[in-house]
Amino acid sequence: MCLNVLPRKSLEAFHLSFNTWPFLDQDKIVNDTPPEEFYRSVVEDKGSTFELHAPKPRDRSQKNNNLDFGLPQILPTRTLKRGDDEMADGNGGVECNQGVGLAAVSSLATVSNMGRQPCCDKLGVKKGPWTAEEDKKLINFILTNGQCCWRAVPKLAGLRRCGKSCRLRWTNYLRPDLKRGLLTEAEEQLVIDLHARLGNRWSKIAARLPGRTDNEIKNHWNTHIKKKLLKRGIDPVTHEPLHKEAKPEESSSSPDDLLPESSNNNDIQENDGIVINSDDNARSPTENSCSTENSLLLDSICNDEMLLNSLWMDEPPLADPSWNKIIPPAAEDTNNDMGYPSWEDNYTGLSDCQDFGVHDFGFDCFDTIELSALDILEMELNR
DNA sequence: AATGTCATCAACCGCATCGAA
DNA sequence: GTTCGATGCGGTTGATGACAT
Repeated sequence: MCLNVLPRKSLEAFHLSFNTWPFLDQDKIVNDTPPEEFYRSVVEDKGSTFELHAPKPRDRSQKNNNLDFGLPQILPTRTLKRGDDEMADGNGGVECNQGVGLAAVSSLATVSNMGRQPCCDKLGVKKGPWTAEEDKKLINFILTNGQCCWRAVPKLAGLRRCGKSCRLRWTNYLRPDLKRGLLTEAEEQLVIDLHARLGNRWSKIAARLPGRTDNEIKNHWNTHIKKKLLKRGIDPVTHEPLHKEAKPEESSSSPDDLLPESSNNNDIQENDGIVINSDDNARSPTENSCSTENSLLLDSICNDEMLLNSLWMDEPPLADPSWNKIIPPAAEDTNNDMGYPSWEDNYTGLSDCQDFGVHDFGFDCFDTIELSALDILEMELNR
């Protein structure tokens, strides 16, 4: 592995985000080590492979434990259980080409040559949980070569996986900018509010929660938030009270009303109020006080018509000088106290040099202003 | 201790979308 | 304008651990 393959910015990103990878030896975190040296110590000295260490198994008894360990609390126990290193060559997965069905499909496709080709050659393609060894290979490959076309990744990285599976594994688990652990209460509330506006557009929602994936949010919604809302007497689909007659003061608003087609800023504010208030009505005083700040922060973004439109559409908002009031310089990034560039900066460097797909990092619809706004939002929520 | 049930979440599947030819 | 491959997205599945009986 050649160090100069990587631009300095990506080295810095690697250095900064190192502790988000669950399976690397935490003893190697040396904040004072320059990125190049650090990278060498972790990657190069291991003969172009990462030194992987199995994490502690996830402790399900600590369901609401959101302590920030640096180490994740949610670990893929099936993939990275202690001892998985020994079964490094894929004993843990299910072979896709087992059984008659797929073989038949595959041969059919070969013979008839009709219809779309499968996204990958099904023969010999492995399915099921990823092993530590596979993770190693994928990380190594992407850090060395960046993200080229996913279809080519498995072949080039020496993986018996389809490209789709590689992309998912990277974006949902291995990506270095991912946060670990359960969603905080603040994040949860943000998800609820965003869901009220965007519906099941998980990728859009995830884009507003840096470090969280759509899959993670979707799962959290289905397993936790839905139940919480139902307990509060709120329909998780419409975000309205389940028994409207019980809350006559609530004005009705369909989810469609929340669309930003309305160019009236006041309409949007009203809708925001409805969503948040209906939620708050069923919430305990403690929760209310906790969420008030969130709501204000969310409103400060969502009441801005341009920004809200950009939430709904895929277009980034145009720069508006008035936003400067709520958007201090990005240098205040809390993760940035070492003076390194933000991940976004790093990412820009990566994409410049290595043909990374922006979308795969979840920043596709971000521009600098939005990112700054989100940094602030996140800082406030974490406070 | 053994068995059944539930909760969780990583991974898969299939459709949608986009862009290049 | 059409076709086709690559990728993204959202719904669903299934393996696993925790908990209940």
